[in-house]
Amino acid sequence: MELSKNFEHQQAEQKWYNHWLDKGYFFSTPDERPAFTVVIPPPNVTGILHMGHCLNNTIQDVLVRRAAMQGYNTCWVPGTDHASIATEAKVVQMLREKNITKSSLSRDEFLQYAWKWKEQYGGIILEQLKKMGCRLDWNRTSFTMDDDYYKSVISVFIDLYKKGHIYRGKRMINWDVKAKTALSDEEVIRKETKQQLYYLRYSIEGTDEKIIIATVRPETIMGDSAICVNPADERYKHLVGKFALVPLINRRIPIIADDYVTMDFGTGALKVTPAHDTNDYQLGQKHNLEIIDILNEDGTLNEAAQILVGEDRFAARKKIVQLLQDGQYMEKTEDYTSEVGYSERTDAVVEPRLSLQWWVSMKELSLPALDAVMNGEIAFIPEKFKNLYRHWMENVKDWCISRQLWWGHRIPAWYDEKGNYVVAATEADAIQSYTEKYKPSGSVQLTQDEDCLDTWFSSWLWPFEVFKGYSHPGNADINYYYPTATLVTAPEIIFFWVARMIVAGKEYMKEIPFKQVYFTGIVRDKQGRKMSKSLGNSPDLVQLIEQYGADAVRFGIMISSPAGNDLLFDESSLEQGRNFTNKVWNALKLVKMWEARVSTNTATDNSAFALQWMESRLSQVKEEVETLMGQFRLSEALKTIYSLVWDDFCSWYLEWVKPGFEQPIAADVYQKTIGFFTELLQLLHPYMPFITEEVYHLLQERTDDLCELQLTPVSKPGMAILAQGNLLKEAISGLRDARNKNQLKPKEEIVLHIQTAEQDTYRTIESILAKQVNAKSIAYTTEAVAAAISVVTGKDKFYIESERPIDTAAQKDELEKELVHLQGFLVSVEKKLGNERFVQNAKPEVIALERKKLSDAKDKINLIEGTLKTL
RNA sequence: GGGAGUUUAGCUCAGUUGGUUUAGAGCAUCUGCCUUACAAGCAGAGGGUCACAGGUUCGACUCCUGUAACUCCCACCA
Repeated sequence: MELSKNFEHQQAEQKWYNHWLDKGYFFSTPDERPAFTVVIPPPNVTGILHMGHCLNNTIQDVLVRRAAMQGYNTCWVPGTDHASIATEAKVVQMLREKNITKSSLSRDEFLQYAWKWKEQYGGIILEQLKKMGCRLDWNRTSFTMDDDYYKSVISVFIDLYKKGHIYRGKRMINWDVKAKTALSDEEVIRKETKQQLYYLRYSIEGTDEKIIIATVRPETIMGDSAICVNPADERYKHLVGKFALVPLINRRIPIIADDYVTMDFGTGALKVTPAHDTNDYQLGQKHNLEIIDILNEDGTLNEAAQILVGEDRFAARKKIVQLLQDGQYMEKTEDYTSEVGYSERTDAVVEPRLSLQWWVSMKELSLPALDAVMNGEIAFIPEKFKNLYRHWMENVKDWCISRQLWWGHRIPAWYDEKGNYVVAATEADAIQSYTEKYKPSGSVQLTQDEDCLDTWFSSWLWPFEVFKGYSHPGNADINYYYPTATLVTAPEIIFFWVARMIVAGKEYMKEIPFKQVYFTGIVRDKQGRKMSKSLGNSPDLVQLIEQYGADAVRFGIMISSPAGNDLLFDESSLEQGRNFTNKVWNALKLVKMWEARVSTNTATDNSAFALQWMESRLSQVKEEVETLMGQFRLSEALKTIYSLVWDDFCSWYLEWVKPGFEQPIAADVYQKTIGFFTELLQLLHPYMPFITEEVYHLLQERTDDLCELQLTPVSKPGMAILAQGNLLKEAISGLRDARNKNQLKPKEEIVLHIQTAEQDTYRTIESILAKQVNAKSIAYTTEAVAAAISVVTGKDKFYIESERPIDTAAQKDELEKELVHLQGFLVSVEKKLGNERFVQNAKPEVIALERKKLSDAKDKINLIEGTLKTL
């Protein structure tokens, strides 16, 4: 069969993914093997594959594929998150394009559109994961709004309510005026924003005096309930207890004193607006101030403002500034930069707003989850995130779980027209508990809460609810697959999601949800900016996969992703990946060329050495990879395998055993080469599944598949063979370098003289050495040889005899440089050994080592000096 | 303002409990090669006072203190 010039990834990817699916390798059911379970961090149902997913899912796939090769029953559960705000925004936008407004639709009509949209576009990201080669169990695809899942979310809400962990409360919340919904603190992004600081004069009642306050939000003065100064502030002491008048509307507000106010900021006097600022609200609570809410939910001013009613808050700001100037209330303005909160979803400036919301009180629930991480029951990789987690969990705040949205899990609270309510899953249940609780006389009419639950209130159940661990407790799947093995996720959602999953796992399964959390880095672009949709700096993954191949993309992202460190994404690493697939492909082509030339002979001594050496290197690397994998150093492990394949196998081993042109190859060499190649493919397979599977099948007729092949146990590498191999490699490199520097063309043959006391060391490798440096013969000697070119490695010296006269000037220069270097080194070692305190304190093996360095350096200096004399 | 992290070759990073030569790898660069698997390749080479300043030690990239720069998280300065 004729093999193509390069690896053609497109057809191989499709062929093998379908083959794996047909064979059912990815589908898992409980059996007697140990389970290795991973749940995917569910991407937004609106999502398309970006770099973060690519990194995250490649890592999971590497772990899962390796576990499968180690004999685990692996189960990697795919799925999507309903992402209430993001999806609802998408659907609203889609409707707007059809000239339909959300407000013109009933809730049910809107949800019909939303579900239709979800069916149509919601699966895109899952299809993209298939393109990447992910070993996901597609029989278990889950969605956070599946029937059972939905019921579990509602039931968890009711349960927490009954246990007293959920309450309804008026609180200052972050309000998104565009989406008209509450946001959690985590959904608010603070950005440095240039603003104006306005200094306003308030008259003091009954005097001619004025008090000047500074504010960035003059449009909220109509909501002022007080002016506050520091009690220690001499400037204002006489005013405390008096009243000021709000400009333009002349409302009478008290002047109060509180430590909260800093004397040296602004004027030291603060306007207190409890309805529109978190701190002012707390101050208001403390001093019993009136709460005057002057804003509508869309950010326009309402009747309570008295003036500028109906104007948007920012338009109102401009207009009121004019009015204040006209009325001589404006003292001055200053440029001022401060952090302003923006909605993560809509980018609207977040409005602090007093609102009635549902809350989970987290303090008590969090304790077992805090413990689980601190006592090591759950390991964080890298460990530095433990501190972050502890800090957060020890200061955990209550969780606002209601969202003013329709797409999501509707809050199971039912109200009568007076606002009395009960919590129940269905209307019938609600009527029953309402009747028990309130004993109404007539018929009961209840309406359900309009709001939905925060998306994270469903995703925190993910690790067990994908196995229906809550809806069908004790079922075979949950018993077998839970707790899961490793969660792979981005550090930015440690609080949103990771912490809460641990809380839910502890509360409902009485067990941790996962044994390890592996935090990936954040993917950044070449300029160091985080890759994000809004910056538009994330490349199109599907296009990259088409261009470079899935294996190359996986390689490129894995080679540059140390655990927990951010990674700068650069397309050149994908190129490196593609070049690597090509290298593997060409190694295959070489070995295939030998297929027809296998002889019945056995290996010569020299090939026998190559076989032993390769076997030892392979064992050594297998050991290393096992260690690195155990420490989650996936990037390091890949580098190690890469170098084993490229350098050791291709550059050294294959060249050593390669027969001459159209010469036969010994049967055992051929067979062992195929064996080595197969083991390399196995090591590489978790990272690059497609090409390895393809090459595995092309290498030999096979009835099984690589992805199911079990790893063979690691054997001890032969250290003596490895040392001899190093000697050989050093000699080859040194001699090639010498040839290069003396302008010997590759085709010019040489005669090689080896000056050594241990000829036997070279007997088993001499023909390899001769071939690699193009020597027509090798002679041994114990005496110096008169030759123009010589090379020193270790204790031995090599002389190159060439037919062509050699100019020795350059060589002489170089040797002299090396001599100076060596002599400098010698002095430093002698100094060290001459230091009494070193000899007294250092460990004996360290001293022995230094002595060896000393004698080695001396030997080498002698050899070089000898050479220099002959030149 | 509080906390965490980073700083090693032009770029991206290794460097495990301080002592395997005077610090490693990949990419990029340079030189020579279209050598019968691979120019997406082969054979070589050059390149770093380990951010800076002190300290501990016989010995520091590694441990301690301080400084600077960058990054992230948290926080109520209008």
